[in-house]
Amino acid sequence: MTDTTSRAASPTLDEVAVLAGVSRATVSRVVNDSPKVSPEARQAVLSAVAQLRYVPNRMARSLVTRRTDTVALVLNEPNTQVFSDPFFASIVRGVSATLADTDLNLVLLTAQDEREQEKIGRYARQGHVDGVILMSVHSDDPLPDILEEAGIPLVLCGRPFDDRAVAYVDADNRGGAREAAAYLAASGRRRIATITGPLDMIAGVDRLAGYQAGLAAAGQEVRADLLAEGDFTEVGGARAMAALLERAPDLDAVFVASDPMAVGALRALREAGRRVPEDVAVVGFDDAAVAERCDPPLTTVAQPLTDMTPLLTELLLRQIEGVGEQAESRVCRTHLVRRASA
Amino acid sequence: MTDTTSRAASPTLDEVAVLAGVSRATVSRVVNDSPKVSPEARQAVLSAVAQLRYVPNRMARSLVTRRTDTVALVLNEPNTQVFSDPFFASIVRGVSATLADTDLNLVLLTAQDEREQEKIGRYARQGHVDGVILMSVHSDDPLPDILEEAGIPLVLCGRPFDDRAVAYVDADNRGGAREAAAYLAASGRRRIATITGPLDMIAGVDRLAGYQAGLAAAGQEVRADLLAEGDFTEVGGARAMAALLERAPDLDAVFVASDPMAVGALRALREAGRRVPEDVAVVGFDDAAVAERCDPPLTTVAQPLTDMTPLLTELLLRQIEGVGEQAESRVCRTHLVRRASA
DNA sequence: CGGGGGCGTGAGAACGCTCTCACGGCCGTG
DNA sequence: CACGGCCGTGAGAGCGTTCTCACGCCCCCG
Repeated sequence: MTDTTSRAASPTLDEVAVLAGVSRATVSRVVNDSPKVSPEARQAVLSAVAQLRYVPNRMARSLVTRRTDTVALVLNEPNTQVFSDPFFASIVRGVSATLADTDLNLVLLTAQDEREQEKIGRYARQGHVDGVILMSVHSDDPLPDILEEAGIPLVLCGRPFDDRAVAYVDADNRGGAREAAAYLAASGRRRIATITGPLDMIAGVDRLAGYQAGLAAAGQEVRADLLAEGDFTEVGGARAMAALLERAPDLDAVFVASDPMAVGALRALREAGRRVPEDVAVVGFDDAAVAERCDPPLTTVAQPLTDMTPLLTELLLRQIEGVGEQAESRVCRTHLVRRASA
Repeated sequence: MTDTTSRAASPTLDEVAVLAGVSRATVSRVVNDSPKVSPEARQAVLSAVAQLRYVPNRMARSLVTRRTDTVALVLNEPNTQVFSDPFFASIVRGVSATLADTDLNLVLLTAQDEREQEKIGRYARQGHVDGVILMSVHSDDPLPDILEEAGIPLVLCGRPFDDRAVAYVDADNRGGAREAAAYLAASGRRRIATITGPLDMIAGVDRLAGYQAGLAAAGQEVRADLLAEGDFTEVGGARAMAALLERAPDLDAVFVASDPMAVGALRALREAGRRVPEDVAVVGFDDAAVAERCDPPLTTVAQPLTDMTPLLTELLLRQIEGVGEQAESRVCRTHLVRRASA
């Protein structure tokens, strides 16, 4: 009776075994509920487990099983503003919800700079996780290479820049943007500008390409002065809009590559005294919650997030289970949500 | 030469040892850079490590050291909207930056419901992390109890409801709110309303108490019809503001317990045709980035985030290192940032 | 020239778990 | 009544580290 407060010192499998009057192996079987245990033995073990508040040591278990039952969702984003982007929140929430039904744990890892990216690479290579979902991939990210080389199951959220054989899930950014541009052209707009995402991200590139394709299909010229690069943030969107207005005061529409940027653009337009949609029509991308409640409500290209997040985890799990499986990818359709801004 | 593509099968310590022509122990010493190794041996080991691309297996290491060199930051938030609150993003970023200089890894864990909270509790008890920083604690959260009982080092971001002996870091919510209310009273406002945070969170409770104290100190009555409960989101703030306007059309000021809510309140006021600050003065709380760029720019109570995040990690590290240390806590001063809204 | 004291090294026992294997006991069948 | 098979169980060998010891070696001092 020397210690009661100190030294929690988690009980081990054999302590449970001794208390239950069985062998370590039997306790292990009960804990991993193997069917090959007699009801009496199982009962004895269970009450011993309860009495000692036994929790299996994951490190010991992982050491032999080579599984951690943990997957990582990596937010690879230097721009801190973007961090509170509702798109991230939706993905995180969706993946987390999908995984909640399994016995897998989800951890979020964030990297603001290359040093932190390498730290994450190390973390993964050391065997902390069974697989990785990688978001917000920039063109110069080292992480995909590191993980691939280490043979860690990997799914990208957004298609990779090069045509590497890696699994990914993406929205049809090009198609969605094309539809948005075509829609603006069809509604009579003739000087359709665009605020792009960062062009070192594939979503930025693809949405720009879609915009250009949409204009071309409508027989409109793609003018360089109608293009401004944003960074997916509200502030960036406002700044780009202001630049656009100065450079091309005659624009009558703008396709903005994300909703947070579109909100910023809306603000810049208001400050410049332009009416939306009368003077300038605005179409966003994402269909974030904010699109519904901004002024005016935003016409926007909806990303099929409810399809994408289950797919993301499904593809990862399949890679973790199946050893020699082929990397499989999926592109999800978008659709235009018409509201008041265009 | 049977396999070259397949089976990465990470090399182990003894494979390195064999290649370097030394013992396992020596390799271990080099890897953990112990000083007691001859330069030649060290060199041999290092090149063997490089050649085999050896990475130590964390599970095996943790099994014996009982350390994981990982800490968790838990976002305990059922309300998905709040998830993209800039306050969270700031804390995450701050803690992450502080930890970047150490060899500790940071993982983010999110819980949307009780089931996920228990999953996180299990995760921690299984020995995945050396310590936990817990954010966004609601009054009925089971996690603090679970972690405390399991003896896992824990720091709360925000003081606990009961006076339990747990380390925490908090802003002086009460003092900040009192200053805000006093400021509004001093500038001649006579019907000062408030939009509170969720009252199952200590920040919500404390900011309300501060508001009441500020009014009382100014000799003003605390009217029940001037109080509306929000949920720290923009939408919630707008809704609460609308309710307030309906209930007490004569209000001439409002203290809003968070900046996102204040943005919503601003919108509701605009829609109701009230001018800010002429008709209604508005003061927020947080000094989030959005406070600077909303219309009009928001007078708000600044939280000392740059003090709080290093403190958070420091207190946790001290608990992880020092075995028998007393739980130590800190409250950081706020200050009022005057802009145009009040 | 002999003995003590570092210093670098290696052998081997943990750490807590899983998993293979072999072994008794019971059943059903020949 | 003997025998093969199955089922529940336990003994023991790992999994890849760290860490404690003990052991040579060389240097310095007496």
